Amino acid sequence: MGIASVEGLDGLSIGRLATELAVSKSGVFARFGSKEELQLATIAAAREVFVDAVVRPALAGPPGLERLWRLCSGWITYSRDRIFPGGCFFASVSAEYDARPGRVRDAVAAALAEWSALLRQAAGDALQLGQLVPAADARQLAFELSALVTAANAASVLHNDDTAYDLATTGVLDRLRGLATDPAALRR
Amino acid sequence: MGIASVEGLDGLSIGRLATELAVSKSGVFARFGSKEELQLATIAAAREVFVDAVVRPALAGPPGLERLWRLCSGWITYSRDRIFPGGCFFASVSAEYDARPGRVRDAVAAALAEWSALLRQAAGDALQLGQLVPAADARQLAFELSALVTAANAASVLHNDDTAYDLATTGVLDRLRGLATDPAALRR
DNA sequence: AAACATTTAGCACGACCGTTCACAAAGGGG
DNA sequence: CCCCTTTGTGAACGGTCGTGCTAAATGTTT
Repeated sequence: MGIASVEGLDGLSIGRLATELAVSKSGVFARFGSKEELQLATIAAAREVFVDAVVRPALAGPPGLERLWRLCSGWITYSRDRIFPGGCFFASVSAEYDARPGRVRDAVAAALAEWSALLRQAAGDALQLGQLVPAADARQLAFELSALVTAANAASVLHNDDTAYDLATTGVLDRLRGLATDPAALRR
Repeated sequence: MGIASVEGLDGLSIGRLATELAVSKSGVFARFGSKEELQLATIAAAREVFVDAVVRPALAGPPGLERLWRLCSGWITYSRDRIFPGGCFFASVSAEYDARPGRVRDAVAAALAEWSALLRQAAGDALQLGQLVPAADARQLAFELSALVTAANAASVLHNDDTAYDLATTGVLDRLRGLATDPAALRR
């Protein structure tokens, strides 16, 4: 996962992985059966890491607005803490495989779709709970929040500039407070 | 540029390029001297294409709010029209190289920084011209606009879903109208 | 202890990579 | 017309890649 988040899922070669793990190349290969299978296993493992780092802590909070906020701030922390050395694993590999057909791309797209659905669900809950003004659009809100945190990850990794996380946090809070029926309920 | 936007700057191999151009491998190599030089030339060429497609049309309009809006809507058109087959060239290659040191990464980072500065400049002009409320923050606004259009590109390429462009357009207009002193002045 | 299944190592293969080198067309300036 | 720089070709190099094949090691079951 670490290698793939920096060099991409293509740069994650079986030979290099074997060297880094101090085992034989065939040993790594036999475990997975093919490079594609190794890539899929890497994606599945990264999904687990992401769920542990971002999703599970957010689900510990109550549904609705607070969970939505926790998802965003948890994601920012996950990116800033470099759980993966190359920043968000899925930001890296989705840009790498988004335009090539195949099972790898499908797996990445499915993981990203899960995340989008989770955000949209949280926004929808907040709406239904009356925590957001009725004019709010859950899909639109989820899209904008995801855009903000993803942009912060990209800017931070590319320019070594952590202030992007502050911009993203400001943006997220502006969006949420702008649509919340009780803006004061949101504290960082 | 087409190959790199789909397969990445690493996938842009000299041999493949030679085959696709029906020339010899050494012929391609001799033109550039090294693979890194080929990558840098590709980035420079893509920058030109981007300037022609997005920047120059926007600079044709008056500075300030209208130019800011033209930059955003022009970028969305540039992505949706698939000027590069893999979506925005710089979105692809910046994710590929953002975590690896070297001249390629530096060139990509410089190009992206140019774009950010351009957006920020346009926002700052709008502020100074009194087209935005004084409370507006040019840097914050530019960050959010760029985040929205970039997210639309990513979602569209990964999920073959063009509705992301509508979400981005809505978000951009919401941001601009929310801060404009004369919101009615903005028409799509 | 014997029989078995699983995991790992070692080696070889064909393919492609970036790079080098020697050499053949080709075109402009003396 | 000859020279010389440019531009392109073809073959070859060492290296890495993914992938088979064969054997040795390891561990589990009887």
